[in-house]
Amino acid sequence: MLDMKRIRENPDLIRQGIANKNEKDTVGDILELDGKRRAIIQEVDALKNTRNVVSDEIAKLKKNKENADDKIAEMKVVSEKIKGMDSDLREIEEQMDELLLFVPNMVHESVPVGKTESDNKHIREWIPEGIIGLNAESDETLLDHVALGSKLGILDFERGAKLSGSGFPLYMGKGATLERALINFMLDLHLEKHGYKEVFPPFVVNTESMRGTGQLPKLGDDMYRCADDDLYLIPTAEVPITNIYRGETLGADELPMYMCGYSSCFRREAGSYGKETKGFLRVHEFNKVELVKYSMPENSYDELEKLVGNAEAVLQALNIPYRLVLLCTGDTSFASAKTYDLEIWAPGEKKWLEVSSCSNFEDFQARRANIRFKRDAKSKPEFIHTLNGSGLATSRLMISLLENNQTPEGKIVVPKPLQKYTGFSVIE
RNA sequence: GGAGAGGUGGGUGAGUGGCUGAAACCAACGGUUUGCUAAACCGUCAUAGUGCGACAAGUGCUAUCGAGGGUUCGAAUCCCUCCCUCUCCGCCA
Repeated sequence: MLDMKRIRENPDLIRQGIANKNEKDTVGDILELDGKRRAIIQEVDALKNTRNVVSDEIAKLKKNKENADDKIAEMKVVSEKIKGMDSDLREIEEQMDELLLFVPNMVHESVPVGKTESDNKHIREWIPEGIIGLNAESDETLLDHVALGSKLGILDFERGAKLSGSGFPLYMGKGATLERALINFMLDLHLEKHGYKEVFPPFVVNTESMRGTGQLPKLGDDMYRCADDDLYLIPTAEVPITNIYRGETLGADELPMYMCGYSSCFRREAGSYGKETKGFLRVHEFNKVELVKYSMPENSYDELEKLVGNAEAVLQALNIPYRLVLLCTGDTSFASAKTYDLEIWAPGEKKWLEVSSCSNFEDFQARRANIRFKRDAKSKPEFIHTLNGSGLATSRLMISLLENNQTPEGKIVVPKPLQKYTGFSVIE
């Protein structure tokens, strides 16, 4: 949600920002409603003032046992008028909110302008030595994760589909253990090395929470909804974790706040069938360790860089080749002001796969969710900046992990840091 | 699922139709006092919208006592609907 004042004062900048994100421009309509709204407010406030003043006079007259019938009759009319105008006002405000909720966040000046992912900016890559499959373009003996998973009996996509439908992975045996190990490894890394506080959130949230982080109203179709209870399955732990302090005012000493939590993530992604549906590439349910930060406004971009570094640390520890990409305006999500994607190399797919998306939302989510802080006891509350990033999503990570760590015989070597979590070093 | 209780400012908690945006206390902040601390005393102490003003300082008005509607000249206070929290019972991991 953008500040109305900001739209009123810089309409052209906002228009440009909307265009850069390929979103619908409603600035004209918003400004018109804003004008109407303010005109009504001025008029109705004056009437309310009259009503309040005269009502006081009536009270005094009655106290002195004098007649107040004239004034009462007069105010009866005024009250009716107020009632009508208040209802007009409410209608206009609803229309405005409807439009404002669909205005995307403005991007940071460092974000490259562009339409599609081809305009994204490559920042850096990290490719460890001695990784097999890095030249996989020429290596036809490499197996992809689906083949590996089924050969080793650790992934069973067919039976997962039997249970729930396609896109609901089933891990078996050492595959299940490896998944659990990954989650624990990542959590421990962020808690012990990066200073995050652990959170274990609910996986189902209400509409207020979804609105707070910006999933609603725009992305409702992409989520699983429990209609009877008006609850949603979370698409990411970002939603519950960012909303923890919704509607609250924090002290400056509580910032920055680093929170880290595991959750299952549920995505309907209506309409995406047929694209990259193989194995783990695109699934309806996956596991993710999420990093969330609350920051002071002036520090949020430093915090973003650190956040990206925290996500990279996972990949480096696991020896997985990756590259870091800065998304262009057109590829940056609705609520984000700046987003980096981490993409890991999957030799079996011969593709770079997005495994983490790290964003600074500035005050966009904080405004929707009303999360503020006070610099000190006397100062006015300000909106915090919120950030989040995957740290990381295991399904995509698992693809790369399996494919990069396969031996010529088709075994999987478990990366060293995971072994204390798995209890085994090879899957065969 | 059944029965009951309750939702007031940062907290506790008064307040059943008219100077109540809201007592009191606590916390917080500023100050006086003090060798330091404590205590005591004085003061300040909500948020949002909107107007005037320089998108300042400041100042006026309006709204807000869970949410929405209703009654009334006037509602924290009366009526209706909804939401939430708590307690007890049942069921259940």
